[in-house]
Amino acid sequence: MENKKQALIIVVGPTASGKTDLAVKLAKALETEVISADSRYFYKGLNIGTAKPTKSEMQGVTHHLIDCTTVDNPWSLGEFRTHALKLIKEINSKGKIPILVGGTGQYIRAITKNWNVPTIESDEGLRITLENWAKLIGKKELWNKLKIVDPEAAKKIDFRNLRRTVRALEVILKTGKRFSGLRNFSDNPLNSLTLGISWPRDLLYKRVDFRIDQMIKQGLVAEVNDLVSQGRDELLRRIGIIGYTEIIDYLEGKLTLEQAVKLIRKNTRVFIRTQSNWFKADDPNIYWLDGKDPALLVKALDLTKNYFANQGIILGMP
RNA sequence: GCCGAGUUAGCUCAGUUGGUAGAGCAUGCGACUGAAAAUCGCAGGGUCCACGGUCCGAGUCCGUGACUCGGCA
Repeated sequence: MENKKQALIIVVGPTASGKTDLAVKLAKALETEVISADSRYFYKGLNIGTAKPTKSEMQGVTHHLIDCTTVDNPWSLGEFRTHALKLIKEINSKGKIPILVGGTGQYIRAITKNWNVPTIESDEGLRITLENWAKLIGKKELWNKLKIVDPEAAKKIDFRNLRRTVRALEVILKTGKRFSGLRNFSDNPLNSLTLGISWPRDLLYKRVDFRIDQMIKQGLVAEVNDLVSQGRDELLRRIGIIGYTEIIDYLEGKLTLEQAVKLIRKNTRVFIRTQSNWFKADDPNIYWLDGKDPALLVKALDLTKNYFANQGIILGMP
């Protein structure tokens, strides 16, 4: 690696767009490794419902940051960032450019915008206390408390967004420092190429509906049942994972299976829309590729080789 | 054929004693310095089945027709 900057290939796109497949094929062609930027692939035991790539789908390509923890010990963005940066460095030092692939926009941005993340562990007890306090005095009042101790942070947080108010207060109470003071970011410190996979919405929705039916056939209910019987249902609910909370409701008799599946479809569609806020069609830093294009892989490979060749970096075998 | 109920947004439906229409879902857009598959905000969209009548004014009242769903033959 001649270039002193760390180099990285990034693959983004909404759920069910074919990121995993493209990343594996790119990795094989370029003889490199994959780093997952998917916040739900971290957890052991969440396989079917998260559409985690299987061993055979990985086709022998080394994948990092998959099954690296359990729901009892949720990873934060900070932990992801620390590990991802370390892996990028390691793989670069082997003369390879890793492929960062995932649908968690915030995580991708934390890498490309070099967010500096304070490593403050979450405190579930404190969070619950703050949430209960908000129930008593109201979201707005809790936000007003934040405004007193950290007006800068309050200014950037919608008072209706309780979750962010709670997080800001949590950080302040745990560190004694202002939340707003712990924030900083910089320009992209990496030499990175971002590939995006795009689909017309209606087609993507059809792919998602099909995939959800497949998940049910592959035994999503049994997978969730296992987690529930291990007493993990409350943890799963607090993390909030599409496909799991709905099936828990089914197992608890709050929904029929049909209602649960319908709700999974709905929630996945909403997810696709909010996901698109992180990967926009007019983002000049993303090279968008048509997901339906049979030549997707060839085009992605050409783009990648050309991009790095312009900087004197030759990828793959001649 | 007769009797009843209905026809309003893409879907399911509200709509007061007549004053040119609302909700939920869906759809689209957006925020987000870190719990993010989370949390939250905004918007577009209607020949009110058709035609005629009454009225200053009809989604609303009257008539005729079309279609849908029940019940009876």
